[in-house]
Amino acid sequence: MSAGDFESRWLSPGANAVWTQFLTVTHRLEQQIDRRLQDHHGISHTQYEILVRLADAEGHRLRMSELADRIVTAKSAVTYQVRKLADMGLVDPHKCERDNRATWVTLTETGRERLEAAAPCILSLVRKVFLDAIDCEQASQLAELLATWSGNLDDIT
Amino acid sequence: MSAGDFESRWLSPGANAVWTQFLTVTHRLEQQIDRRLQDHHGISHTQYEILVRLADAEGHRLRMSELADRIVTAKSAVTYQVRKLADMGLVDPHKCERDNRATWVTLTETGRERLEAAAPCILSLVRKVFLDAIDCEQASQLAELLATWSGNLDDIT
DNA sequence: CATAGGCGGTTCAATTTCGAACCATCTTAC
DNA sequence: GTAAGATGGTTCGAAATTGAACCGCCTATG
Repeated sequence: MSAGDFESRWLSPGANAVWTQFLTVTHRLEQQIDRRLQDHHGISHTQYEILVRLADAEGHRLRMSELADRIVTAKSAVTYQVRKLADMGLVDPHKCERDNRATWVTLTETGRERLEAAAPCILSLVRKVFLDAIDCEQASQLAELLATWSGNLDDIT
Repeated sequence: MSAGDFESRWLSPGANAVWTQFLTVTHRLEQQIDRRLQDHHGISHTQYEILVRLADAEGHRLRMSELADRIVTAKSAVTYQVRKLADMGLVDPHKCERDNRATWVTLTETGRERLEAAAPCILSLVRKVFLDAIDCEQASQLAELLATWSGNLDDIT
């Protein structure tokens, strides 16, 4: 690494610091969420996210592919986790009548209760660490930033 | 969920959107990085991060625990990955003389070359998606935000 | 209709990760 | 000096994730 190629080959010290800390913070955040859920509620963050997405969805149900898209994981991982959640009775997978290939996953009453039990634990963490750090102005800036990042990711693929 | 407890039990729609998109964007970013490294350079993101941290460190070496702290994973995962990297010849683990329990991990010349080969691929992605989206002003704001989040995470633990 | 290709999901093997238990060494306090 | 506890790493088994191969259904095109 020679002196002048900060711009081309490597990141500037400042940019590098931001990027590194971004990675660190996101990992630590995930770690904390996972540990809290695992310790106090017996579900993983992935499982929790599935419950959340279902609760937010129209009719509290989603198809497998849609679920995979929303939580950003491989379809096979969704198959695996939905089976586990179904075994726990938190979720009810059933065939779609319109399309015999597809399966709907519906949040059960038990699932909703379990989610409501777990949510405060996570939301208080999210608030304390993530949200309380930003005022309304910053929040909208962050939202804009996230939208840009998301758009850039779309373009790249 | 009754009408008035947006503040207590659930997040406000805006806050929820920001948080959800934060999760989505970080996952997609990780996914892209991983796929690029895997496809074009035959290493995982974790392995890449290990190489980066070693390259940044004094004397291009770190101890196992320090490595685990910096990349934010379990120590056993570091043991596993360092062994793999050592098998590839990218890294050289050796006993510490001062403390017989400890092991230093040093970046080898081959490791440095491999890192330099892989870095542009990742850095251009990071720039295109993440860094080019923010100007200097926003960058320092983001840095500040990340520092706050990081501090909040410290407090919680 | 037929059939070719696309789509929704699952299965499977391989890889990675985690946490708990463990070993060895170092350090502190007596 | 030596016992007690802390610290640095590894091992082990369980769980999660991935991508590729696959199966069956759906749908367009002729």
